[in-house]
Amino acid sequence: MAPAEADRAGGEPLSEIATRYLRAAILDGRLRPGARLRQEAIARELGASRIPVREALRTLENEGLVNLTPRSGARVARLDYAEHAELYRIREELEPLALAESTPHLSDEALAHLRALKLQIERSRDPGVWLVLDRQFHLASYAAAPMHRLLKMIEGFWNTTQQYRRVYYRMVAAELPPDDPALPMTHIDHCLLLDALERRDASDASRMMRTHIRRTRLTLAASQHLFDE
Amino acid sequence: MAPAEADRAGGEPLSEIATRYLRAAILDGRLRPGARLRQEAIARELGASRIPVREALRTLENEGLVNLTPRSGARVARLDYAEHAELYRIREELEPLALAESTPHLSDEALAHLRALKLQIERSRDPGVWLVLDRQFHLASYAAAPMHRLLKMIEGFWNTTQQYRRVYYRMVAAELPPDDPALPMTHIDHCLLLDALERRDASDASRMMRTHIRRTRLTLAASQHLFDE
DNA sequence: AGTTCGCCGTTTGTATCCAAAATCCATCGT
DNA sequence: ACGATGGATTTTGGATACAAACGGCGAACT
Repeated sequence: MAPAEADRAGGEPLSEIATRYLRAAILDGRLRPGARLRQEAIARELGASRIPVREALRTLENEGLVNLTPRSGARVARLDYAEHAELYRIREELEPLALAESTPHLSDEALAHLRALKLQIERSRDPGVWLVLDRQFHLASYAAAPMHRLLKMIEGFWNTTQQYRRVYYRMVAAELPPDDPALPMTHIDHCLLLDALERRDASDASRMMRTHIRRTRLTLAASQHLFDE
Repeated sequence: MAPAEADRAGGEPLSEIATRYLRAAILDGRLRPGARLRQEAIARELGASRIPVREALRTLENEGLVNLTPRSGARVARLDYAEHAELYRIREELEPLALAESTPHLSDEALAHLRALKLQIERSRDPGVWLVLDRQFHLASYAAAPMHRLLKMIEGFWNTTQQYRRVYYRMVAAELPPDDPALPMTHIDHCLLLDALERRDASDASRMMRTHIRRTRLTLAASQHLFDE
């Protein structure tokens, strides 16, 4: 009944548990964009009072996952196309930087992990799994960069744009399984990226990353009509 | 006794008033980096309870102005040199983008305002005023960019790096008033920037902005020892 | 004398309670 | 039939109250 009750052991503040609980629910799609978040309901689900929930909502608002209107309530953030394009444009500047700074620090184990992830990604056909793995792959490729703020920001971008990727890849997987160029193209990008990383060629990897994100952004622009609802 | 009591009229949530109150106190230096923020004390200053204060602290934590340790308390964020360098590196990627996107949308009134600010900046000798004006100048130059998230992020960077600029310019103004190259160099950068904006040359302005920030970053690196305390 | 243990005051985290604003629904009017 | 309007209900914002954890100080021990 209280899904996060087990976590209560660690003396961790309820507000952080609530934050993780809600963030997970938003990211894996249980809470749809636009869905209203009633404090009392969430508090009951967690077996807590509204106070920690309110703080969680505020945290998530700052992360961009929730929109909080002063006396009206909280809703799962729904980004229109322009906002998504903006985020992709920002990512286009920051993720190449993260990758360039990460490349020289990537350990052999990290590279092996990336290779393993790439294989898993190519095999997986389930959109949900694909999403999780692709995210892991890219974030892992940045993780060695000694820029904690940058890494946190980038993770935030992946979170707020997750709904977009979900819609997009669900559609891709459902309607045009083997002959859509987007997915194979992504696989090629992954290969090139991994190759550059193994050669420790930071500027090459960085350039490819920029291209990869730009291509994705333009692909999204082409299917813009699908997201406006 | 309650400094923000007048604002209570607008039906604005106390938590937002508390946020603004604390943010202003941190930015103008009344609250020094590392200073402990006791919820009850702040609540008393505002004539409110701790609840809105807690939410304000959480917001400011996400903005990077406050460090919040779960059962220990909140402190004004103190960034070490590496973190500042990281933020400048990020700014180096994002502010040229903001400027490039802003340039074509700058109205004639906005340009006139920028010219006026530039003159004021060159005249002013008080470090506090200089800081405020320089900030206004740059943020105003970005303001026309149709990228709200980006603009908010950039404002956040200026906020979290404010303590650095304060220390730096106070020192410059106090110890080497007329013969330090940094300030005249900044003025030249402003001139070039304004010129590019008036020519509506986005890529030129963008390039200059990158150079401007990079130069600042390297200048800071040279006086790194001053900030380690 | 220095270090460690334990107690006490302080501060945080959370629950409960109250007032005010917003939402929703039914009613009324056109 | 459709839209506006009013009140009842829900829901949020905030205050107060209480329990638990942290931090500092003194005392005892090595």
